Amino acid sequence: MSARGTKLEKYLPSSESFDINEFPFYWVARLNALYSMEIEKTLKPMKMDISRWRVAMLLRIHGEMSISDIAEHALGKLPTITKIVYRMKDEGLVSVEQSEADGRVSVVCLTDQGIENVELVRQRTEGLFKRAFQGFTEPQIKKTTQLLNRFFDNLSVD
Amino acid sequence: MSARGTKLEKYLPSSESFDINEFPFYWVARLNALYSMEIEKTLKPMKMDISRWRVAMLLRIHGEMSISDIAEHALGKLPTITKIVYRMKDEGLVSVEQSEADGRVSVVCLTDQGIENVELVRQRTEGLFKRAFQGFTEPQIKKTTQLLNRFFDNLSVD
DNA sequence: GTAATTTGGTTGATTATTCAATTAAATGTT
DNA sequence: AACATTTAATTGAATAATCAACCAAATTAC
Repeated sequence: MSARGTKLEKYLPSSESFDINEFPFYWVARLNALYSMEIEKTLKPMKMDISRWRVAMLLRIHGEMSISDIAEHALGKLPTITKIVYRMKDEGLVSVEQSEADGRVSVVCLTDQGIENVELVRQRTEGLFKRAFQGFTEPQIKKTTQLLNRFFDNLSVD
Repeated sequence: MSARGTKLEKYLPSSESFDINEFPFYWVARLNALYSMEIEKTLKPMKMDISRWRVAMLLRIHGEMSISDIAEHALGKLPTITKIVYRMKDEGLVSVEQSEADGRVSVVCLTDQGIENVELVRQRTEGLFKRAFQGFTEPQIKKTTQLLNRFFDNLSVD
């Protein structure tokens, strides 16, 4: 086995020397879970959850999106996103309309109430984010997203 | 506002200069989702899913655990973990017994079949992990877990 | 121009997660 | 020792996510 292979062996769950505490994906999962739980604490009093919030944030940034655009960015299954969107529609947070250009696509857009809602969540979560970034320098944060991106790209190649 | 505050502003969703593509938690969520989807592809043919697998991996490492031990490590809600464990028990993957030392706790343990199953999954996911770590050096992986750990700690302080 | 295929989305049935309430054992208090 | 509190786990009801099957519009092939 190559020198590189030997060194990296402990990161393979099938290896004898595997150590879960050194395993990046264990921490990705844990961090994501903790982050989600903290966000939900903030969202709960306003009858929101993290699924809705992710959709709302994407719409705030991109203006209007099709259901599959949202599914792609939020990495969710199509039926899941469809149902979240229609839940949000029932709650008055988004509008859903058939596209003029392509009769198959549903164009989703935040309503005024939806925009208002996003701003409110943003304000209320600010403290949480400041806490999360405590002690980090700008290059360190950049480095983090860069490393995560590389893992993401590696897993993206089919 | 402080010099640090100004530099880090673009990482706050409430800020004008916020850029979601630079936002670490967006990538944590995306990477976790992509990773989960890829793992599930492998697990599906053997009637497993990522929840069961996480529990199985933890048990493989720790030997035996209480339900709340599992909940803590997997960062899941107690009722959720309880139900996953009993699902796995019905499938013959784990045993559940009342603790001798403390009558409240349920001690969960992999069965022989459960152990066999974990080994099989480990083999089948090996390629996926090799792909994920493609192009990474050992220090880079270490750096990744270290950075994720710091975010985790920041969010852990209640 | 018609048939076949692909793409985008929706729906119903199934499965999983979460909340709220409950039980039971252990610990603490007086 | 009796009572209150905390901890560990479980259950039923409600909510959400996923799979499979489906429909309809658009694109491609012939």
